[in-house]
Amino acid sequence: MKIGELSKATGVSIRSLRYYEKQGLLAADRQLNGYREYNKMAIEQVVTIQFYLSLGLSTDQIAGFLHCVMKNKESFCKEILPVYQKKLEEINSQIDLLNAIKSNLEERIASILEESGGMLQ
Amino acid sequence: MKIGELSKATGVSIRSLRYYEKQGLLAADRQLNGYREYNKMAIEQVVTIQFYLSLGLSTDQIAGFLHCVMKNKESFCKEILPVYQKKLEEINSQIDLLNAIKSNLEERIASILEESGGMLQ
DNA sequence: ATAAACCCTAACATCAATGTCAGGGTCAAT
DNA sequence: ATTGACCCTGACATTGATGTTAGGGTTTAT
Repeated sequence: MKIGELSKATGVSIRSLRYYEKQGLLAADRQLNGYREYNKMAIEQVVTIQFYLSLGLSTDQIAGFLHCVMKNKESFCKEILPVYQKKLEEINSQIDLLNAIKSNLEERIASILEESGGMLQ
Repeated sequence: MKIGELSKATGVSIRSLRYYEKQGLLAADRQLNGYREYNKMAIEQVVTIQFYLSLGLSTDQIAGFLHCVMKNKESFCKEILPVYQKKLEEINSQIDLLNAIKSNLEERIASILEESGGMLQ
């Protein structure tokens, strides 16, 4: 499978596939002409990469356990739990911050709507 | 007041003060030698800029209403309400996304802890 | 053999506020 | 007059996944 086919099969841009390779996430054989040649497992692997990226993990973090999770259940890969836990803490911090900002915005919006009363057309 | 004094008075770096000027947020007179000269209102203005930045607004957005809010109550500045409302929508989207990721992470963490059971030391 | 559709590498661009460095004036106190 | 502490502008760096372009080789079908 050439890179264009893998791109179409996964919906991931050629640019991103090459980037994943450089980040050590996705290996490819080379044909004699230099073209990348992917086996059919590559599709599943790219989908997996995209999934972990959608959890907000970095390519660096994913590289730390991808090889393991492609061959085993997650619970078998001891590297993954601390990554998940660290990410969960980050997410919680971010949610807290966003909620604080949200409250602040809501208060200020309410205040504006009250004070301007009927003045707004 | 020179830029170093303003920086110390507000805790904002000199670099940032110059950046705010370039973004049209903070004006300064110039002494004959080219040094920036700030009046005492600048301190309040920088604090105000920092506050709006902490709400996640961009310098561009802040520039759209800062002049007004430095002289009036927020409710007087009609430019500010749509900015707040747009930002609130963004924040809500981000919170929703983070909550979805959080649920996903929590499920996967729970699953790992269950399945590995007593296997982890 | 030529054109369209592929593939390759390398490199710059994105976003946005801030850090940092280079190269060079200015001012104050000794 | 020299030193240290200021100030100036301009420009590159940061972050990280992805877009885009340039310049060039390959393959396939006509």
